[in-house]
Amino acid sequence: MFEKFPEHSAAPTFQALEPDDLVTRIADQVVRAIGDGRLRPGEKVAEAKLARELGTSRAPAREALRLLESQGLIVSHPRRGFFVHAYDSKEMHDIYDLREVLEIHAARQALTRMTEADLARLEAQVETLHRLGRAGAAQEQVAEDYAFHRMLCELGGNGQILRIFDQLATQLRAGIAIVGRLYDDPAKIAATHDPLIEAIRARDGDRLEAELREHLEDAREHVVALYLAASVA
Amino acid sequence: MFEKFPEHSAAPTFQALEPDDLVTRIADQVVRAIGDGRLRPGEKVAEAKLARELGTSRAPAREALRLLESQGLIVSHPRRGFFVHAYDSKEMHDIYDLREVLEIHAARQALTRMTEADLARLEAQVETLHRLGRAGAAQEQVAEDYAFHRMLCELGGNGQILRIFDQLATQLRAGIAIVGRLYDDPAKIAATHDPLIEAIRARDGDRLEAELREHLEDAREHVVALYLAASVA
DNA sequence: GACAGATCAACTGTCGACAGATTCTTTTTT
DNA sequence: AAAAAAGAATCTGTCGACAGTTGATCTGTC
Repeated sequence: MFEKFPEHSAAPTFQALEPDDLVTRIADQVVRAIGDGRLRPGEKVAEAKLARELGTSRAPAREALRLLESQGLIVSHPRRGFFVHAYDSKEMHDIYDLREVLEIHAARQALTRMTEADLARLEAQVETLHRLGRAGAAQEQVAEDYAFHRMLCELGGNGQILRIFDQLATQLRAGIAIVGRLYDDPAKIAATHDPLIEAIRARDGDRLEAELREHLEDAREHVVALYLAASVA
Repeated sequence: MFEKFPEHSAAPTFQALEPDDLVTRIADQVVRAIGDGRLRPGEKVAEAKLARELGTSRAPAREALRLLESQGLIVSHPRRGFFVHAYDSKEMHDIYDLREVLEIHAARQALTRMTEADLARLEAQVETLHRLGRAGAAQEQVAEDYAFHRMLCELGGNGQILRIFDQLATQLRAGIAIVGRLYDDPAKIAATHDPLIEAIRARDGDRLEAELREHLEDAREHVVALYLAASVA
């Protein structure tokens, strides 16, 4: 196993995987690696090396990278390879602008289609956020926070918007992980979801839009500032 | 970031051939085949067969199909292969809803950033539409129509929105080709762009939004109705 | 000591191959 | 004749290989 790695090669960044449905898991590994800093923005991700370290062939590795490219997290230059997308300030803002437009639209649509059961699910989700906040479980909270917003998009009923949201989420997931400090105060994060639930419960579209906009602007500021700080460091 | 041609420099006479052109060209062939009916919605597109017919190996064929999948035109089922996405009425509406949200947002942004030169380019583009309309060149007009709307998105300045627009465009391109009859009256199509230009010239965001909404609703109705008719037939 | 060119290892784009899965066809059973 | 079973053909997921590039390193020059 190890004789495959010549003396001079760097320590492997990745852990080996077992076959079948490799692409998704490879992509996941890469996202994770970007999230926890093993891969830094702008860094090259050679498919050959990636495959070698994961113990697969290049085909699924390449496919995984293309998948992430389609989601914007990776960029490729023909014959030069794949690189972790190094977002600049403007690009981060673009992502959040887009997210705002999509999520607000979806949320307003959701208001008109939502059942009591849907509302209950949303409320339960926010309750989960509070619970994790009290427990100080920042990482789990990130995942559940994402789940809440995705649920909102899903209730909007537009499959294409959900599709795009998921693409953005991949980019955001990596970005947020990079700036893990964003979730300094998990309890507070949970609390920022309460006004959203109230506006939804009141079925007040304008209020929901305003609250959501504020909520997302907050997130945007934190993520952009911290991401750029982390990039420079 | 990719190198872009400076905004105001003349368009190059020849488009540089990317070294890994195979994938793009294969994808293009597939889009075209869907557009002109050689591949019908729901039909299987076997990568092995595709590669064989195009005289390439499976690797680039598979990559092209994955590319189209990321744009929503193709769907895949693990171990079963790739299929032409058979849009139902709701999905068509979803696409147009999304397009409306994105394009209106981009257009409003564009108003605040646009230079006189940009406006002139838009006007020239509409003039081109009229010219092609008078000439009855429906196919070219489709392309230039798309170019106009893309330009609008580009002027909005949000790279992510442009990225998504391009994804949608692939789906629309196939859909519109399928319902080629949409462009029955090219002269009329060109004329529907005039109110947009006027609103832009007046820098009137609300008016632009209203006109754009109407413009897109029109397009939506035609495309949805004709696409479904073509699907059943 | 900086720099243009030569040298070389590593990588990308593409290909053909193989095992196991899936679909299509034919045969058998009820 | 419809349903079930068996068999043949085709396809997908994955792999390793090769040629031509690219980026890095080394070399010799001004």
